[in-house]
Amino acid sequence: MVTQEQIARQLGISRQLVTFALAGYPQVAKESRQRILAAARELGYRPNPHARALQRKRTGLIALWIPDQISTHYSHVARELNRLVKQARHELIVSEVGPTGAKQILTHVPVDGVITVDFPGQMKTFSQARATLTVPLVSMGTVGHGETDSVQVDFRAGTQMAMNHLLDAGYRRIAHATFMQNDRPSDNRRLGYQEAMRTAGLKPEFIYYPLTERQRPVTRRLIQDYILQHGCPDAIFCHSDDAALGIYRGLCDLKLRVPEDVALAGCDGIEDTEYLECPLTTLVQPVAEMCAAAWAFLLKRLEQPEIKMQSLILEAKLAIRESTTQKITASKPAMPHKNDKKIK
Amino acid sequence: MVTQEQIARQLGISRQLVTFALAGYPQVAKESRQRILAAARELGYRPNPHARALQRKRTGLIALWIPDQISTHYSHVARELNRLVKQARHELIVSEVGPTGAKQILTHVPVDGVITVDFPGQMKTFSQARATLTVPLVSMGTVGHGETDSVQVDFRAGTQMAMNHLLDAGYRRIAHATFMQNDRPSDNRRLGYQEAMRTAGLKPEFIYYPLTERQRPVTRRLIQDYILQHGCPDAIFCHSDDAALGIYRGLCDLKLRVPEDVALAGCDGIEDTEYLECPLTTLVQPVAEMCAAAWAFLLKRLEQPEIKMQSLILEAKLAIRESTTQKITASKPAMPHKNDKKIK
DNA sequence: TATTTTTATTATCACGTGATAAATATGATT
DNA sequence: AATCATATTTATCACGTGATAATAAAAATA
Repeated sequence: MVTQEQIARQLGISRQLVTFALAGYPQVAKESRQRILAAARELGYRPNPHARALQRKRTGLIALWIPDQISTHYSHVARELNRLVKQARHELIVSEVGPTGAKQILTHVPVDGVITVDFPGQMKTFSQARATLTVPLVSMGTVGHGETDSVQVDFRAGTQMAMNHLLDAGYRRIAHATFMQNDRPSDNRRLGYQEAMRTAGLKPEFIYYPLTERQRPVTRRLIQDYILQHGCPDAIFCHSDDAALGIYRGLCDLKLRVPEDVALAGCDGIEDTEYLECPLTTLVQPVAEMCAAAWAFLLKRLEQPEIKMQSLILEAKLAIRESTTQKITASKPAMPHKNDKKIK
Repeated sequence: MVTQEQIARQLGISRQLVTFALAGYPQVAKESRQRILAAARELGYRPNPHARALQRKRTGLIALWIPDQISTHYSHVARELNRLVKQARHELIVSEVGPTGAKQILTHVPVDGVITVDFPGQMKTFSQARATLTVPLVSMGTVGHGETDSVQVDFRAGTQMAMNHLLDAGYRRIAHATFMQNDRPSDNRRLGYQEAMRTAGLKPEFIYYPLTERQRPVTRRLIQDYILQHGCPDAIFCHSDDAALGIYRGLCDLKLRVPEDVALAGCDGIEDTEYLECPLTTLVQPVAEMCAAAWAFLLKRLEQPEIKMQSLILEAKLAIRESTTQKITASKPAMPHKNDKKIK
């Protein structure tokens, strides 16, 4: 590893002059500058980023905290953010956070800032986590945290939209699959659902499943038990696409068909649910916009730590697919329709 | 940011004693050690990795190079490795590498070592990339690179296994969906396939698709064109599960059913293909073992740079699912079987 | 020529940690 | 008590860079 010191020694000048020349300070004599730059190129000088970081008090590292739930959606977020961060010559370090706080060792390197996605658990957990930080934090996901910069997807309104769609389509016994534990990111979906059902004069019906790392296998088994006990709803609106996928497969196990026997809708907008025989309706999170906004907020805050709170609320988009469009009501016998089996 | 200096000042002792206590040197008095550790925890001390790196000439950062193909499989690998690396108190930085070399800016922070997965493109590209490195590199995936430590999944043998399974099941017109461009990771699958077909006295048939970021939409469209032009094979063995998923959906678009009309098998063993109405047979990569071995190799090499080359070859496992088990031959009319629709 | 101004270069300190050597305190031995 | 051995703590240097202050050299002015 070539250092400035070595360049200086070779040219018989002071190390500091080399520093100035390389940093482009104007007071360096033209001739000296040229000799120094030439020598630097020839020796293959590369600045040592650690020495630089030590001096500049910036590490160039950004932490991303994602829930410890395995989901394509979080992979997508991580990927998108990684891309953005790299473009700005920073590096992303991903950590998983469980509902009770840090599950994995969060990170033992100091980062310049933190971005969280769907911070799990209760508000208290979030505040605690936040309190340990000395660097700015931007929260993003389906839930806002009043105190910090945040990018939020309005899943309350989104859920209303989804529910209206289901109600319009004629479904009446609509169940909501959601976490058993009280978890902030799931709250607004739950509330939106309850509200919609009440307004429609219908009784809310919950399919609870444990907040676990892998939603698919759990919901797959669970939905079978549920249906054996309670019978089959007309439609199921799920907390996530992952849950919907598990339920989809669980229904297959029971020889129930989507949407002929049950309609099914999820949340997030992951690619996986588009590649089923029956593509699933889903409430899409605008991942690219979210990430871009969150990163922009963080960069801004790093430059000007004292500016006032930044926040942005994005709309969720409802992608209507076959899983909720081929049946009118469940109380009436399933009515074959000319569009049956029409693709997309 | 809390430094050792601050801890020392608070306790009225020298900074160096703090260093010793935190580093676990034995000569520190028991009582001092306890007070120091307590103070460190209370103040939330975190070592500054840059200062440390400057001194130790180690950064604690590890780079993971993954192909720029969006796949659950690579997410899985990244996740698994991230977990391992974190446990060893290191941090993982993920970069994408395209077939022609670094696509994203690889990384501008110096890392202690590099792990690659399915390094794309040709051998030359790999050698070039390797030549620019001054730190150890461990390659993992379906292809070995003679010069370096490597963990390899034997997909040549695996493909043989898969092909034997298909041939035993009675399929004859078996096509292989693979990249158009010559790409080392796809080579052994291709070769294994060709070999198997030749030995069986059958004519190889390739469905080529471009080496692209997102395999699913591409293969989905492509398989439709292909079948319209060439008719439908008995079975399709795909380069990846992602390709298989796209093809699965493309077949749905054409109202062709798996496995009644076509059998379908992929590679990798991602979760997504298990949640279809017809779960897909797949050649599973033992991701956890691979990552563990690769990480162990890298750690070893970091400790002892001069040891001889480490390498490990793992077997792929064939997970046989419904997509290749419900039909005997394609030339004979589809024969209903008592196991039809039996799950898993 | 002596003095001031401008230009160019060097010295010093700081960032936070780790390795090593030196110093002090404590206890044991004679 | 004096000497030695051991346990514990502190001092100093190094890592490579950047900011600032201080000097030296050159040019301009009186």
